[in-house]
Amino acid sequence: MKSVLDQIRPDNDQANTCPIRDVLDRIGDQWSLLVLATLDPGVKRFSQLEREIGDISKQMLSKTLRRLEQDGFVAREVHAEVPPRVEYRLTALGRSFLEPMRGLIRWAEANQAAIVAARRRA
Amino acid sequence: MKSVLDQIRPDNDQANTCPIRDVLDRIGDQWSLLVLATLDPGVKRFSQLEREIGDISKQMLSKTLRRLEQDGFVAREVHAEVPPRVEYRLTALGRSFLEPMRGLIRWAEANQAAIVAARRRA
DNA sequence: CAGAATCCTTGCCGATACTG
DNA sequence: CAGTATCGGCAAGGATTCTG
Repeated sequence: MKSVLDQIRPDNDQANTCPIRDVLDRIGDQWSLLVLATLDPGVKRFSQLEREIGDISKQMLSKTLRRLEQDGFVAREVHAEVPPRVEYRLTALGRSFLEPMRGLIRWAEANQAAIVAARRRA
Repeated sequence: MKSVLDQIRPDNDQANTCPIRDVLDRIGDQWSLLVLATLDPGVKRFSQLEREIGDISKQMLSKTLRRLEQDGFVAREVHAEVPPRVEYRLTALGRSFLEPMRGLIRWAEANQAAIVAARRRA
């Protein structure tokens, strides 16, 4: 069985970036995962995302969405109307990503108490 | 089935932090996951970690280790010798965390090509 | 060897204002 | 409504130095 390490090291070879670090860099930021999760139930408009997330700025929401779109996690659909309406939805890739995430989420829920306890001990 | 959203929103209630965001904030940084992975095979000394990771600075390795220790992912053992020898190893909590991570790693490996392709299209 | 302390650069990100 | 453009504060993190 391959160790976790082999798959995470940044420079196994020179120019090829590590897939996991690549993915984590997208997901590890402050908002990406939250946006993906907010889109999980279905289609949402820009301002709807803004409202539901609450504490995200327009700029970060915009940037986050564009990067998620670029990476193929989210699809963007512009309706030629006035006022403009833009809808966002998860792609198949985006939905498939949330699958393994649920495992991590379950772990986090199950073990947060242990982490908080450890933190308090220290 | 609970949606992913319910478990990720930062403010379901007032003062309680979201477990997933809490965990991701630890793991999402530049080094934590890499350090955990490097410790996966077994016990390692400080300079050994430094060498194996390669592009981490002393300061960041130290900070990362202390935080991982605080949160109960890593155990630190000091041997009273000259020169000093300090060993780090994963705790049970740390090892258990790597379990769900493997799912994410597998996903990243399986789908990085799709992400790169999407990126190139954009 | 294992780290703590210091300095300094970089870029993330929030707030705000502006546009089609 | 759905963004982009600009400014600025602040914190992450690299390089280096110092110590037990």
